[in-house]
Amino acid sequence: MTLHFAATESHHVAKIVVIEDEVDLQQILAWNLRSAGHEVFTATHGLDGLALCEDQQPDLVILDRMLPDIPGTQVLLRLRSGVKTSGLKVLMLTACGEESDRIVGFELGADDYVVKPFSVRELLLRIGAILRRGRSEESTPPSRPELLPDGDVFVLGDLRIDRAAHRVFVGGDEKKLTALEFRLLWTLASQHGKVLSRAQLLDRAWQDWNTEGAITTRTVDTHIKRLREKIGDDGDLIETVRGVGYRYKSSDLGEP
Amino acid sequence: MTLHFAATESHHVAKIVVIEDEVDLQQILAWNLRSAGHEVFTATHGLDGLALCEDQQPDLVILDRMLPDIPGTQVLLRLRSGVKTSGLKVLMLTACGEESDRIVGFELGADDYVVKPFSVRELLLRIGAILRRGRSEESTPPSRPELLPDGDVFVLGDLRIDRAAHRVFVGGDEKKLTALEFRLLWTLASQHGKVLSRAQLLDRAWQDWNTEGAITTRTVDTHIKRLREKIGDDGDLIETVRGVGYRYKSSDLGEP
DNA sequence: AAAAGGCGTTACGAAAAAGTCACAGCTTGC
DNA sequence: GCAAGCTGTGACTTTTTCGTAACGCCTTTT
Repeated sequence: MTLHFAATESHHVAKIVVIEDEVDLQQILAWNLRSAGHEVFTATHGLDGLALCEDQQPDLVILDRMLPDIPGTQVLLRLRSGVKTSGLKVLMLTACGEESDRIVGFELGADDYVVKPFSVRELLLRIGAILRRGRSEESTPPSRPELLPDGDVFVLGDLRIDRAAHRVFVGGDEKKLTALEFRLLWTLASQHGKVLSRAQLLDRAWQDWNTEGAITTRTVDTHIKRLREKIGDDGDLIETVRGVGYRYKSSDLGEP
Repeated sequence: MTLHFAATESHHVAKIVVIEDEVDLQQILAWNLRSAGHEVFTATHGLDGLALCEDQQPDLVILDRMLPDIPGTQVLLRLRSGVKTSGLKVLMLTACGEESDRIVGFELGADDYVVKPFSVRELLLRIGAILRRGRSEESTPPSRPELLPDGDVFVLGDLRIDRAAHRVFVGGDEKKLTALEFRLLWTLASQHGKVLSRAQLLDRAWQDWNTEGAITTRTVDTHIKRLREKIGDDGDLIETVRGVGYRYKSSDLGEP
Protein backbone atom coordinates (compact mmCIF):
# COMPACT_ATOMS: atom_id res chain seq x y z
CA MET A 1 0.00 0.00 0.00
CA THR A 2 1.39 3.32 -0.98
CA LEU A 3 1.72 6.25 1.26
CA HIS A 4 0.62 9.64 0.13
CA PHE A 5 2.16 12.92 1.01
CA ALA A 6 0.01 15.32 2.85
CA ALA A 7 -0.90 18.15 0.57
CA THR A 8 -0.99 21.76 1.52
CA GLU A 9 -4.22 23.54 0.87
CA SER A 10 -3.28 25.54 -2.15
CA HIS A 11 -0.91 22.95 -3.46
CA HIS A 12 -1.84 20.27 -5.86
CA VAL A 13 0.09 17.06 -5.58
CA ALA A 14 0.81 15.71 -9.00
CA LYS A 15 2.21 12.60 -10.51
CA ILE A 16 5.16 13.47 -12.71
CA VAL A 17 7.30 11.44 -15.06
CA VAL A 18 10.78 12.74 -15.86
CA ILE A 19 12.36 11.45 -19.05
CA GLU A 20 15.93 12.67 -19.10
CA ASP A 21 19.12 10.79 -19.85
CA GLU A 22 21.47 13.08 -18.01
CA VAL A 23 21.33 11.40 -14.66
CA ASP A 24 22.54 14.37 -12.68
CA LEU A 25 19.87 16.61 -14.01
CA GLN A 26 17.28 13.91 -13.69
CA GLN A 27 18.06 13.49 -10.04
CA ILE A 28 18.09 17.18 -9.33
CA LEU A 29 14.67 17.51 -10.89
CA ALA A 30 13.31 14.47 -9.14
CA TRP A 31 14.58 15.61 -5.80
CA ASN A 32 13.16 19.07 -6.16
CA LEU A 33 9.83 17.88 -7.38
CA ARG A 34 9.56 15.40 -4.56
CA SER A 35 10.38 18.15 -2.12
CA ALA A 36 7.46 20.02 -3.53
CA GLY A 37 5.30 17.04 -2.63
CA HIS A 38 4.92 15.51 -6.05
CA GLU A 39 5.13 11.86 -6.89
CA VAL A 40 8.00 11.39 -9.32
CA PHE A 41 8.98 8.57 -11.65
CA THR A 42 12.05 8.65 -13.86
CA ALA A 43 13.26 7.13 -17.08
CA THR A 44 16.39 7.65 -19.11
CA HIS A 45 15.09 6.34 -22.41
CA GLY A 46 12.18 7.38 -24.52
CA LEU A 47 10.59 4.00 -24.81
CA ASP A 48 10.95 3.32 -21.11
CA GLY A 49 9.37 6.66 -20.50
CA LEU A 50 6.42 5.87 -22.70
CA ALA A 51 5.83 2.61 -20.91
CA LEU A 52 6.11 4.39 -17.60
CA CYS A 53 3.54 6.93 -18.65
CA GLU A 54 1.09 4.35 -19.75
CA ASP A 55 1.59 2.55 -16.50
CA GLN A 56 1.47 5.46 -14.13
CA GLN A 57 -0.84 7.84 -15.93
CA PRO A 58 0.97 10.95 -14.77
CA ASP A 59 -0.34 14.48 -14.80
CA LEU A 60 2.82 15.90 -16.28
CA VAL A 61 5.78 14.67 -18.26
CA ILE A 62 9.09 16.47 -18.31
CA LEU A 63 10.68 15.40 -21.51
CA ASP A 64 14.18 15.94 -22.78
CA ARG A 65 14.42 16.44 -26.49
CA MET A 66 17.58 14.42 -26.90
CA LEU A 67 17.39 10.87 -25.63
CA PRO A 68 19.55 7.81 -26.23
CA ASP A 69 17.00 5.81 -28.19
CA ILE A 70 14.39 7.97 -29.85
CA PRO A 71 14.03 11.74 -30.06
CA GLY A 72 11.86 13.47 -27.53
CA THR A 73 9.64 14.76 -30.28
CA GLN A 74 8.80 11.17 -31.12
CA VAL A 75 7.90 10.52 -27.53
CA LEU A 76 5.71 13.57 -27.49
CA LEU A 77 4.03 12.48 -30.68
CA ARG A 78 3.16 9.12 -29.26
CA LEU A 79 1.98 10.55 -26.01
CA ARG A 80 -0.33 12.85 -27.88
CA SER A 81 -1.68 10.18 -30.16
CA GLY A 82 -2.64 7.84 -27.35
CA VAL A 83 -6.14 8.13 -26.02
CA LYS A 84 -4.95 6.70 -22.79
CA THR A 85 -2.97 9.77 -21.94
CA SER A 86 -5.39 12.48 -22.88
CA GLY A 87 -5.19 15.55 -20.74
CA LEU A 88 -1.55 14.95 -20.09
CA LYS A 89 0.71 17.96 -19.81
CA VAL A 90 4.14 17.92 -21.37
CA LEU A 91 7.07 20.18 -20.68
CA MET A 92 9.94 19.86 -23.10
CA LEU A 93 13.58 20.47 -22.37
CA THR A 94 16.11 21.19 -25.03
CA ALA A 95 19.73 22.13 -25.42
CA CYS A 96 20.13 25.76 -26.31
CA GLY A 97 20.48 27.08 -29.78
CA GLU A 98 18.28 24.69 -31.63
CA GLU A 99 15.83 27.13 -33.04
CA SER A 100 13.70 24.89 -35.11
CA ASP A 101 13.07 22.58 -32.21
CA ARG A 102 11.02 25.10 -30.49
CA ILE A 103 8.68 25.37 -33.36
CA VAL A 104 8.35 21.66 -33.61
CA GLY A 105 7.87 21.34 -29.88
CA PHE A 106 5.01 23.75 -29.76
CA GLU A 107 3.36 22.43 -32.82
CA LEU A 108 3.39 18.95 -31.44
CA GLY A 109 1.52 20.27 -28.49
CA ALA A 110 4.06 20.73 -25.75
CA ASP A 111 2.60 22.85 -22.99
CA ASP A 112 5.84 24.56 -22.32
CA TYR A 113 9.32 24.59 -23.66
CA VAL A 114 12.41 25.27 -21.59
CA VAL A 115 15.86 25.76 -22.98
CA LYS A 116 18.90 24.40 -21.19
CA PRO A 117 20.61 25.63 -19.18
CA PHE A 118 17.78 26.83 -17.03
CA SER A 119 17.44 27.68 -13.40
CA VAL A 120 15.69 25.00 -11.43
CA ARG A 121 13.68 27.65 -9.72
CA GLU A 122 12.31 28.90 -12.99
CA LEU A 123 11.47 25.42 -14.09
CA LEU A 124 9.60 24.72 -10.89
CA LEU A 125 7.64 27.91 -11.33
CA ARG A 126 6.65 26.91 -14.80
CA ILE A 127 5.69 23.47 -13.67
CA GLY A 128 3.48 25.01 -11.08
CA ALA A 129 1.87 27.14 -13.75
CA ILE A 130 1.26 24.19 -16.01
CA LEU A 131 -0.28 22.13 -13.28
CA ARG A 132 -2.53 24.93 -12.21
CA ARG A 133 -3.59 25.54 -15.72
CA GLY A 134 -4.17 21.85 -16.07
CA ARG A 135 -6.99 21.92 -13.69
CA SER A 136 -8.62 24.81 -15.41
CA GLU A 137 -8.12 23.41 -18.86
CA GLU A 138 -7.71 26.22 -21.32
CA SER A 139 -7.27 29.04 -18.85
CA THR A 140 -8.45 32.62 -18.89
CA PRO A 141 -11.71 34.16 -19.93
CA PRO A 142 -14.07 32.28 -22.18
CA SER A 143 -14.09 33.87 -25.55
CA ARG A 144 -16.65 32.07 -27.60
CA PRO A 145 -18.28 28.81 -26.72
CA GLU A 146 -17.89 27.13 -30.04
CA LEU A 147 -14.18 27.46 -29.82
CA LEU A 148 -13.89 24.99 -27.05
CA PRO A 149 -14.65 21.65 -28.58
CA ASP A 150 -14.81 18.91 -26.02
CA GLY A 151 -12.88 16.20 -27.71
CA ASP A 152 -12.69 14.60 -24.37
CA VAL A 153 -15.18 11.83 -24.86
CA PHE A 154 -14.08 8.30 -24.38
CA VAL A 155 -16.04 5.53 -26.05
CA LEU A 156 -15.59 1.84 -25.48
CA GLY A 157 -18.28 -0.46 -26.69
CA ASP A 158 -21.53 0.49 -25.03
CA LEU A 159 -19.71 2.66 -22.59
CA ARG A 160 -19.28 6.34 -23.14
CA ILE A 161 -17.46 8.57 -20.71
CA ASP A 162 -17.56 12.32 -21.11
CA ARG A 163 -14.89 13.62 -18.83
CA ALA A 164 -15.55 17.28 -19.45
CA ALA A 165 -19.21 16.95 -18.64
CA HIS A 166 -18.47 14.33 -16.04
CA ARG A 167 -21.11 12.05 -17.38
CA VAL A 168 -21.31 8.36 -18.11
CA PHE A 169 -23.57 6.59 -20.57
CA VAL A 170 -24.06 2.90 -20.95
CA GLY A 171 -25.94 1.95 -24.06
CA GLY A 172 -27.41 5.41 -24.31
CA ASP A 173 -28.65 5.70 -20.76
CA GLU A 174 -26.95 8.09 -18.44
CA LYS A 175 -25.71 6.61 -15.22
CA LYS A 176 -25.35 8.90 -12.28
CA LEU A 177 -22.07 8.16 -10.60
CA THR A 178 -20.39 9.77 -7.66
CA ALA A 179 -17.07 11.47 -8.16
CA LEU A 180 -15.19 8.48 -6.83
CA GLU A 181 -17.11 5.97 -8.87
CA PHE A 182 -16.50 8.07 -11.92
CA ARG A 183 -12.80 8.05 -11.37
CA LEU A 184 -12.78 4.37 -10.65
CA LEU A 185 -14.62 3.60 -13.83
CA TRP A 186 -12.44 5.91 -15.81
CA THR A 187 -9.32 4.34 -14.40
CA LEU A 188 -10.50 0.88 -15.34
CA ALA A 189 -11.92 1.75 -18.71
CA SER A 190 -8.98 3.83 -19.84
CA GLN A 191 -6.80 0.82 -19.16
CA HIS A 192 -9.26 -1.70 -20.46
CA GLY A 193 -7.88 -5.16 -20.91
CA LYS A 194 -5.32 -4.61 -18.23
CA VAL A 195 -5.66 -5.99 -14.74
CA LEU A 196 -5.32 -3.36 -12.06
CA SER A 197 -4.61 -4.39 -8.51
CA ARG A 198 -6.54 -2.91 -5.65
CA ALA A 199 -3.46 -0.98 -4.66
CA GLN A 200 -3.17 0.47 -8.13
CA LEU A 201 -6.80 1.44 -8.15
CA LEU A 202 -6.41 3.13 -4.81
CA ASP A 203 -3.43 4.95 -6.19
CA ARG A 204 -5.19 6.22 -9.22
CA ALA A 205 -8.85 6.58 -8.59
CA TRP A 206 -8.29 7.87 -5.09
CA GLN A 207 -5.23 9.80 -6.10
CA ASP A 208 -4.53 12.85 -4.03
CA TRP A 209 -7.97 12.53 -2.68
CA ASN A 210 -6.83 10.05 -0.12
CA THR A 211 -4.41 12.25 1.74
CA GLU A 212 -5.18 11.01 5.18
CA GLY A 213 -3.45 7.70 4.92
CA ALA A 214 -4.05 4.17 3.99
CA ILE A 215 -7.45 2.95 2.98
CA THR A 216 -8.27 -0.69 3.26
CA THR A 217 -7.98 -2.48 -0.01
CA ARG A 218 -11.29 -4.10 0.81
CA THR A 219 -12.85 -0.73 0.28
CA VAL A 220 -12.18 -1.10 -3.39
CA ASP A 221 -14.39 -4.15 -3.47
CA THR A 222 -17.28 -2.22 -2.08
CA HIS A 223 -16.93 0.48 -4.66
CA ILE A 224 -16.57 -2.02 -7.44
CA LYS A 225 -19.80 -3.52 -6.28
CA ARG A 226 -21.54 -0.17 -6.25
CA LEU A 227 -20.14 0.67 -9.63
CA ARG A 228 -21.24 -2.62 -11.13
CA GLU A 229 -24.66 -2.08 -9.71
CA LYS A 230 -25.00 1.39 -11.15
CA ILE A 231 -23.85 0.58 -14.63
CA GLY A 232 -25.90 -2.58 -14.66
CA ASP A 233 -23.02 -4.96 -14.81
CA ASP A 234 -22.93 -8.46 -13.45
CA GLY A 235 -19.24 -9.00 -13.92
CA ASP A 236 -19.20 -8.90 -17.67
CA LEU A 237 -17.78 -5.45 -18.02
CA ILE A 238 -15.73 -5.20 -14.88
CA GLU A 239 -14.14 -8.59 -14.55
CA THR A 240 -12.75 -9.96 -11.34
CA VAL A 241 -9.34 -11.52 -11.57
CA ARG A 242 -9.12 -13.56 -8.48
CA GLY A 243 -6.07 -12.90 -6.37
CA VAL A 244 -4.96 -10.07 -8.61
CA GLY A 245 -7.48 -7.32 -9.07
CA TYR A 246 -10.04 -6.06 -11.55
CA ARG A 247 -10.06 -5.57 -15.26
CA TYR A 248 -12.38 -3.73 -17.56
CA LYS A 249 -13.37 -5.95 -20.42
CA SER A 250 -11.14 -5.39 -23.36
CA SER A 251 -12.66 -4.50 -26.68
CA ASP A 252 -9.74 -5.99 -28.52
CA LEU A 253 -10.30 -9.52 -29.63
CA GLY A 254 -6.65 -10.40 -29.58
CA GLU A 255 -3.24 -9.22 -30.55
CA PRO A 256 -3.13 -6.97 -33.55
CA MET B 1 -0.61 15.53 -33.49
CA THR B 2 -0.53 17.44 -36.71
CA LEU B 3 -2.12 20.80 -36.56
CA HIS B 4 -3.72 22.43 -39.50
CA PHE B 5 -4.38 26.06 -39.45
CA ALA B 6 -5.65 26.41 -42.92
CA ALA B 7 -8.15 29.05 -43.72
CA THR B 8 -11.77 28.06 -43.34
CA GLU B 9 -14.68 29.03 -45.48
CA SER B 10 -16.27 31.87 -43.61
CA HIS B 11 -12.99 33.51 -43.09
CA HIS B 12 -12.06 37.11 -43.27
CA VAL B 13 -8.57 37.77 -44.36
CA ALA B 14 -7.12 40.18 -41.90
CA LYS B 15 -4.15 42.43 -41.70
CA ILE B 16 -2.17 41.64 -38.60
CA VAL B 17 0.82 43.22 -36.93
CA VAL B 18 2.90 41.09 -34.59
CA ILE B 19 5.05 42.97 -32.11
CA GLU B 20 7.24 40.43 -30.39
CA ASP B 21 10.94 40.47 -29.71
CA GLU B 22 11.47 36.77 -29.37
CA VAL B 23 12.16 35.97 -32.94
CA ASP B 24 11.29 32.29 -32.65
CA LEU B 25 7.87 32.97 -31.39
CA GLN B 26 7.36 35.83 -33.78
CA GLN B 27 8.12 33.57 -36.69
CA ILE B 28 5.90 30.79 -35.46
CA LEU B 29 3.02 33.17 -35.18
CA ALA B 30 3.70 34.84 -38.48
CA TRP B 31 3.98 31.54 -40.28
CA ASN B 32 0.78 30.20 -38.85
CA LEU B 33 -1.16 33.34 -39.45
CA ARG B 34 0.03 33.52 -43.02
CA SER B 35 -1.00 29.93 -43.46
CA ALA B 36 -4.43 30.98 -42.40
CA GLY B 37 -4.45 33.52 -45.19
CA HIS B 38 -3.77 36.64 -43.23
CA GLU B 39 -1.45 39.43 -44.15
CA VAL B 40 1.20 39.67 -41.50
CA PHE B 41 3.72 42.35 -40.57
CA THR B 42 6.24 41.99 -37.81
CA ALA B 43 8.22 44.22 -35.51
CA THR B 44 10.54 43.47 -32.64
CA HIS B 45 10.36 46.86 -30.98
CA GLY B 46 7.47 48.83 -29.62
CA LEU B 47 8.15 52.02 -31.50
CA ASP B 48 8.67 50.20 -34.75
CA GLY B 49 5.44 48.43 -34.11
CA LEU B 50 3.57 51.65 -33.56
CA ALA B 51 4.90 53.07 -36.75
CA LEU B 52 3.97 49.92 -38.55
CA CYS B 53 0.46 50.08 -37.22
CA GLU B 54 -0.02 53.65 -38.22
CA ASP B 55 1.32 52.80 -41.60
CA GLN B 56 -0.58 49.62 -42.26
CA GLN B 57 -3.79 50.18 -40.32
CA PRO B 58 -4.10 46.54 -39.33
CA ASP B 59 -7.19 44.81 -38.01
CA LEU B 60 -5.36 43.14 -35.19
CA VAL B 61 -2.19 43.64 -33.23
CA ILE B 62 -0.51 40.87 -31.31
CA LEU B 63 1.51 42.60 -28.69
CA ASP B 64 4.09 41.25 -26.31
CA ARG B 65 4.15 42.96 -22.99
CA MET B 66 7.88 42.96 -22.65
CA LEU B 67 9.74 44.64 -25.47
CA PRO B 68 13.28 45.91 -25.80
CA ASP B 69 12.44 49.60 -25.93
CA ILE B 70 9.11 50.42 -24.33
CA PRO B 71 6.65 48.24 -22.42
CA GLY B 72 3.78 46.73 -24.34
CA THR B 73 1.31 48.52 -22.14
CA GLN B 74 2.73 51.78 -23.42
CA VAL B 75 2.26 50.60 -26.95
CA LEU B 76 -1.30 49.64 -26.20
CA LEU B 77 -1.95 52.99 -24.61
CA ARG B 78 -0.75 54.86 -27.63
CA LEU B 79 -2.64 52.63 -29.98
CA ARG B 80 -5.80 53.30 -28.06
CA SER B 81 -5.25 57.02 -27.83
CA GLY B 82 -4.76 57.39 -31.54
CA VAL B 83 -7.90 58.19 -33.43
CA LYS B 84 -6.39 56.72 -36.50
CA THR B 85 -6.47 53.24 -35.10
CA SER B 86 -9.89 53.09 -33.55
CA GLY B 87 -11.60 49.79 -33.98
CA LEU B 88 -8.30 48.05 -33.78
CA LYS B 89 -8.19 44.74 -31.96
CA VAL B 90 -5.32 44.02 -29.63
CA LEU B 91 -4.24 40.72 -28.18
CA MET B 92 -1.63 40.94 -25.47
CA LEU B 93 0.97 38.38 -24.59
CA THR B 94 2.71 38.26 -21.27
CA ALA B 95 5.18 36.15 -19.37
CA CYS B 96 3.53 34.01 -16.77
CA GLY B 97 3.23 35.02 -13.19
CA GLU B 98 2.83 38.70 -13.66
CA GLU B 99 -0.60 38.96 -12.21
CA SER B 100 -0.90 42.69 -12.01
CA ASP B 101 -0.12 43.04 -15.67
CA ARG B 102 -3.22 41.24 -16.53
CA ILE B 103 -5.35 43.79 -14.85
CA VAL B 104 -3.54 46.57 -16.56
CA GLY B 105 -3.84 44.81 -19.87
CA PHE B 106 -7.58 44.50 -19.76
CA GLU B 107 -8.08 47.94 -18.36
CA LEU B 108 -6.14 49.47 -21.16
CA GLY B 109 -8.50 47.80 -23.52
CA ALA B 110 -6.82 44.69 -24.77
CA ASP B 111 -9.36 42.46 -26.46
CA ASP B 112 -7.76 39.35 -25.12
CA TYR B 113 -4.87 38.49 -22.95
CA VAL B 114 -2.76 35.37 -23.22
CA VAL B 115 -0.18 34.27 -20.74
CA LYS B 116 3.05 32.65 -21.85
CA PRO B 117 3.68 29.88 -22.19
CA PHE B 118 0.64 29.14 -24.24
CA SER B 119 -0.14 26.57 -26.83
CA VAL B 120 0.02 28.00 -30.29
CA ARG B 121 -3.16 26.23 -31.10
CA GLU B 122 -5.02 28.00 -28.36
CA LEU B 123 -3.64 31.34 -29.38
CA LEU B 124 -4.72 30.87 -32.96
CA LEU B 125 -8.18 29.92 -31.86
CA ARG B 126 -8.40 33.07 -29.87
CA ILE B 127 -7.14 35.16 -32.70
CA GLY B 128 -9.83 33.67 -34.85
CA ALA B 129 -12.37 34.54 -32.20
CA ILE B 130 -11.26 38.12 -31.98
CA LEU B 131 -11.35 38.55 -35.70
CA ARG B 132 -14.73 36.94 -36.04
CA ARG B 133 -16.08 39.15 -33.36
CA GLY B 134 -15.40 41.64 -36.03
CA ARG B 135 -16.05 45.29 -36.14
CA SER B 136 -19.30 45.24 -34.29
CA GLU B 137 -17.71 47.50 -31.68
CA GLU B 138 -19.79 49.01 -28.93
CA SER B 139 -22.85 50.96 -29.91
CA THR B 140 -25.41 48.29 -29.20
CA PRO B 141 -28.96 49.58 -29.00
CA PRO B 142 -30.11 48.28 -25.64
CA SER B 143 -33.75 48.36 -26.55
CA ARG B 144 -34.11 45.34 -28.79
CA PRO B 145 -31.77 42.62 -27.75
CA GLU B 146 -33.34 40.02 -29.99
CA LEU B 147 -32.40 41.96 -33.08
CA LEU B 148 -28.75 42.20 -32.35
CA PRO B 149 -26.32 40.50 -34.64
CA ASP B 150 -25.10 37.22 -33.30
CA GLY B 151 -21.80 38.74 -32.36
CA ASP B 152 -22.25 39.50 -28.72
CA VAL B 153 -25.49 37.84 -27.84
CA PHE B 154 -25.47 34.39 -26.51
CA VAL B 155 -28.64 32.36 -26.54
CA LEU B 156 -29.11 29.04 -24.89
CA GLY B 157 -32.60 27.77 -24.42
CA ASP B 158 -34.53 30.28 -22.40
CA LEU B 159 -31.41 32.08 -21.49
CA ARG B 160 -30.12 35.05 -23.39
CA ILE B 161 -26.96 36.85 -22.45
CA ASP B 162 -26.10 40.11 -24.07
CA ARG B 163 -22.51 40.69 -23.26
CA ALA B 164 -22.24 44.03 -24.95
CA ALA B 165 -25.17 45.47 -23.10
CA HIS B 166 -24.40 43.42 -20.04
CA ARG B 167 -27.95 42.17 -19.72
CA VAL B 168 -29.47 38.81 -19.05
CA PHE B 169 -32.89 37.53 -20.04
CA VAL B 170 -34.55 34.36 -18.93
CA GLY B 171 -37.65 33.52 -20.88
CA GLY B 172 -38.08 37.12 -21.92
CA ASP B 173 -37.74 38.63 -18.48
CA GLU B 174 -34.70 40.62 -17.73
CA LYS B 175 -32.79 39.56 -14.66
CA LYS B 176 -30.75 42.17 -12.94
CA LEU B 177 -27.42 40.61 -12.04
CA THR B 178 -24.38 42.04 -10.39
CA ALA B 179 -21.13 42.15 -12.30
CA LEU B 180 -19.84 39.07 -10.57
CA GLU B 181 -23.02 37.12 -11.04
CA PHE B 182 -23.00 38.08 -14.67
CA ARG B 183 -19.51 36.77 -15.20
CA LEU B 184 -20.30 33.64 -13.26
CA LEU B 185 -23.34 32.94 -15.34
CA TRP B 186 -21.50 33.69 -18.53
CA THR B 187 -18.66 31.43 -17.55
CA LEU B 188 -21.01 28.58 -16.86
CA ALA B 189 -23.29 29.12 -19.81
CA SER B 190 -20.55 29.60 -22.34
CA GLN B 191 -19.22 26.23 -21.32
CA HIS B 192 -22.60 24.64 -20.98
CA GLY B 193 -22.50 20.93 -20.55
CA LYS B 194 -19.07 21.05 -19.07
CA VAL B 195 -18.38 20.76 -15.39
CA LEU B 196 -16.37 23.59 -13.96
CA SER B 197 -14.72 23.18 -10.61
CA ARG B 198 -14.88 25.87 -8.01
CA ALA B 199 -11.25 26.62 -8.65
CA GLN B 200 -11.95 27.04 -12.33
CA LEU B 201 -14.85 29.30 -11.67
CA LEU B 202 -12.73 31.38 -9.37
CA ASP B 203 -10.09 31.55 -12.04
CA ARG B 204 -12.49 32.69 -14.69
CA ALA B 205 -15.38 34.56 -13.22
CA TRP B 206 -13.24 36.25 -10.63
CA GLN B 207 -10.57 36.68 -13.20
CA ASP B 208 -7.97 39.23 -12.47
CA TRP B 209 -8.65 40.66 -9.17
CA ASN B 210 -8.63 37.42 -7.35
CA THR B 211 -4.98 37.59 -6.52
CA GLU B 212 -3.84 34.28 -5.14
CA GLY B 213 -6.23 31.74 -3.82
CA ALA B 214 -7.26 34.48 -1.49
CA ILE B 215 -10.89 33.66 -1.95
CA THR B 216 -12.47 30.63 -0.40
CA THR B 217 -13.96 28.15 -2.76
CA ARG B 218 -17.00 28.13 -0.53
CA THR B 219 -17.66 31.63 -1.72
CA VAL B 220 -18.54 30.17 -5.06
CA ASP B 221 -21.37 28.27 -3.45
CA THR B 222 -22.86 31.40 -2.09
CA HIS B 223 -22.79 33.12 -5.42
CA ILE B 224 -24.21 30.09 -7.15
CA LYS B 225 -27.04 30.23 -4.70
CA ARG B 226 -27.64 33.91 -5.36
CA LEU B 227 -27.44 33.38 -9.06
CA ARG B 228 -29.88 30.51 -8.96
CA GLU B 229 -32.22 32.59 -6.94
CA LYS B 230 -32.12 35.48 -9.34
CA ILE B 231 -32.64 33.53 -12.49
CA GLY B 232 -35.31 31.43 -10.85
CA ASP B 233 -33.47 28.18 -10.96
CA ASP B 234 -33.84 25.31 -8.57
CA GLY B 235 -30.89 23.34 -9.81
CA ASP B 236 -32.24 22.53 -13.22
CA LEU B 237 -30.18 25.02 -15.12
CA ILE B 238 -27.13 25.20 -12.96
CA GLU B 239 -26.51 21.64 -11.95
CA THR B 240 -24.45 20.61 -8.99
CA VAL B 241 -21.96 17.86 -9.62
CA ARG B 242 -21.06 16.74 -6.18
CA GLY B 243 -17.38 16.47 -5.51
CA VAL B 244 -16.54 18.16 -8.77
CA GLY B 245 -18.18 21.48 -9.38
CA TYR B 246 -21.08 23.02 -11.26
CA ARG B 247 -22.38 22.60 -14.75
CA TYR B 248 -24.78 24.62 -16.79
CA LYS B 249 -27.36 22.38 -18.30
CA SER B 250 -26.35 21.29 -21.71
CA SER B 251 -28.58 21.97 -24.63
CA ASP B 252 -27.47 18.73 -26.21
CA LEU B 253 -29.12 15.61 -25.04
CA GLY B 254 -25.71 14.14 -24.76
CA GLU B 255 -26.23 11.26 -27.11
CA PRO B 256 -24.89 11.25 -30.60
C1' DA C 1 -14.03 -32.95 3.26
C1' DA C 2 -12.62 -29.45 6.09
C1' DA C 3 -10.05 -25.40 6.35
C1' DA C 4 -8.59 -21.15 4.52
C1' DG C 5 -8.69 -17.42 1.79
C1' DG C 6 -10.87 -14.31 -1.63
C1' DC C 7 -14.77 -11.99 -2.91
C1' DG C 8 -19.81 -10.34 -3.01
C1' DT C 9 -23.09 -8.16 -0.35
C1' DT C 10 -25.30 -5.51 3.18
C1' DA C 11 -25.92 -2.11 6.67
C1' DC C 12 -24.51 1.64 9.40
C1' DG C 13 -21.94 5.47 11.54
C1' DA C 14 -18.73 9.07 10.35
C1' DA C 15 -17.42 12.53 7.54
C1' DA C 16 -17.49 15.43 3.74
C1' DA C 17 -19.77 18.42 0.56
C1' DA C 18 -23.25 21.49 -0.60
C1' DG C 19 -27.27 24.55 0.79
C1' DT C 20 -28.55 28.32 3.51
C1' DC C 21 -28.38 32.42 6.22
C1' DA C 22 -26.89 36.48 8.58
C1' DC C 23 -23.53 39.81 9.04
C1' DA C 24 -19.55 42.74 8.38
C1' DG C 25 -16.29 45.08 5.34
C1' DC C 26 -16.04 47.54 1.12
C1' DT C 27 -17.43 50.13 -2.93
C1' DT C 28 -20.28 53.00 -5.30
C1' DG C 29 -23.15 56.55 -6.29
C1' DC C 30 -25.55 60.30 -4.77
C1' DG D 1 -20.54 61.51 4.20
C1' DC D 2 -24.45 58.67 3.83
C1' DA D 3 -27.13 55.23 2.02
C1' DA D 4 -27.47 51.39 -0.91
C1' DG D 5 -25.74 47.62 -2.83
C1' DC D 6 -21.87 44.02 -3.60
C1' DT D 7 -18.93 40.53 -1.78
C1' DG D 8 -16.58 37.42 1.23
C1' DT D 9 -16.88 34.58 5.28
C1' DG D 10 -18.18 31.74 9.12
C1' DA D 11 -21.72 29.10 11.35
C1' DC D 12 -25.25 26.11 10.90
C1' DT D 13 -28.27 22.59 8.54
C1' DT D 14 -29.25 19.23 5.19
C1' DT D 15 -27.88 15.88 1.95
C1' DT D 16 -24.87 12.59 0.09
C1' DT D 17 -20.91 9.81 0.02
C1' DC D 18 -17.39 6.93 1.95
C1' DG D 19 -15.02 3.47 4.78
C1' DT D 20 -15.42 -0.45 7.53
C1' DA D 21 -17.01 -4.37 9.77
C1' DA D 22 -19.66 -8.38 9.46
C1' DC D 23 -21.56 -12.29 7.28
C1' DG D 24 -21.95 -15.83 3.85
C1' DC D 25 -20.85 -17.96 -0.57
C1' DC D 26 -17.62 -19.81 -3.53
C1' DT D 27 -13.02 -21.42 -4.85
C1' DT D 28 -8.67 -23.26 -3.78
C1' DT D 29 -5.68 -25.89 -0.86
C1' DT D 30 -4.24 -29.57 2.17
